[in-house]
Amino acid sequence: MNLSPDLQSFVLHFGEMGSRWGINRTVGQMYALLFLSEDPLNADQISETLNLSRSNVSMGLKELQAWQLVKLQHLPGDRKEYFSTPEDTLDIAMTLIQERRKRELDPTLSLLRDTLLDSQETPANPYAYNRMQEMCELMEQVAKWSDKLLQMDRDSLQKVLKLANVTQKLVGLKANWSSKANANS
Amino acid sequence: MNLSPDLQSFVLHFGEMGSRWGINRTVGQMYALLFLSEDPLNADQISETLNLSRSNVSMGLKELQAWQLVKLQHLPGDRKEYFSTPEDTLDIAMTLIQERRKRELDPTLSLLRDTLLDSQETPANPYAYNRMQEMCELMEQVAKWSDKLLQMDRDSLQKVLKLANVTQKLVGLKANWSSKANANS
DNA sequence: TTGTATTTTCAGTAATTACTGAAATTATAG
DNA sequence: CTATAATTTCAGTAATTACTGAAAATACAA
Repeated sequence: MNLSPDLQSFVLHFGEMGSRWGINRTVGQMYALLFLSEDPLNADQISETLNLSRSNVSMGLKELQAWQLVKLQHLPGDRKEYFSTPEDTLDIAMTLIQERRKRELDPTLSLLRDTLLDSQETPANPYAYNRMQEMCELMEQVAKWSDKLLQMDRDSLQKVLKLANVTQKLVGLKANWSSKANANS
Repeated sequence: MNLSPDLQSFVLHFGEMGSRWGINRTVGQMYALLFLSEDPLNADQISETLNLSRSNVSMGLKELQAWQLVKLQHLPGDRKEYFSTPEDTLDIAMTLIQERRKRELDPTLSLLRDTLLDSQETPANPYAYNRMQEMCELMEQVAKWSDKLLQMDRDSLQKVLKLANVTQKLVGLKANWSSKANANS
């Protein structure tokens, strides 16, 4: 299969960005290719189009599956495995949030909780423990936020995104309403 | 300088997480150490505490400065450079959002805009271009969202975070309010 | 079953990234 | 200025990560 220059550069760009996104170059390319492809692709097609070894494609697809970023399907009358990305880009974004939270937030949150629990009484280094406490609280809040996001249905999400500018006004309202309860910090 | 077991494991954990966060192990450790330290530290102290070469610390501090995650200061009567992290964890979180957006979103957004602009008329592969269009729109919305976040003052941010559970209700309200205007898509 | 198509594993190697020590540069006190 | 303290640079090396091809495992049609 052959890619037009525009698609080619999109695929290559995703490859380069891959490392920043926590996947490697070839996995990034593979994802981009699948994202742009109307029809599901099998490993050989990917391997051929991107000039990657078949085994590399196999490993890359495993990783994309671990990220839940691609789905596997079989085409009637063909025993090869075919892969595709969700049609709805919002779904993709939600998966990304979920998976990145799992990889980038949860392990640290878990360590912090354990550390802070095990040291209930006044610790040797109050400053450091207070610091960890603050980080823990912030991460808990972010985690709670992302839980809420992930629970939302598609339409609510669309609205949260589209009405970003409104949020600020709503927060302003809230500020008036709860200004007395927040005189601490 | 010597770290207690808890602080030690926090520092080591940050080191391991570093690679997932787009920094390397030693930079992660350096950041953790600075985060937990009440007083600013100089490069020699970091180097000694973490058993890293002085040159490695120098490079690491440069990277942390590029991320705007540490600030440099001089102590009176000492010509060494001292580094510390912001006291407010919310500030830190905002910086992180800003810097990650710059590194992980903006380059792709820019490529997509250019590609889509250069191909105004109906392209050879309508599906792929439509796909890019969708990704571009989503990324624009996320970018706009993060702009709004970054413009907010500290207190509003606190509220946005703390009232995550309320947001859903507000969206529900919005849904009623604008349900007729959103019959598209 | 058996044979064949397909995928996966994995040891070896290539490529990339991280780290170090020595030398060069910069900053500043005297 | 000069001397010294401090930081940075960078070439060389170490460590890690990515990739390949061959062999093993799996899936499935006949």
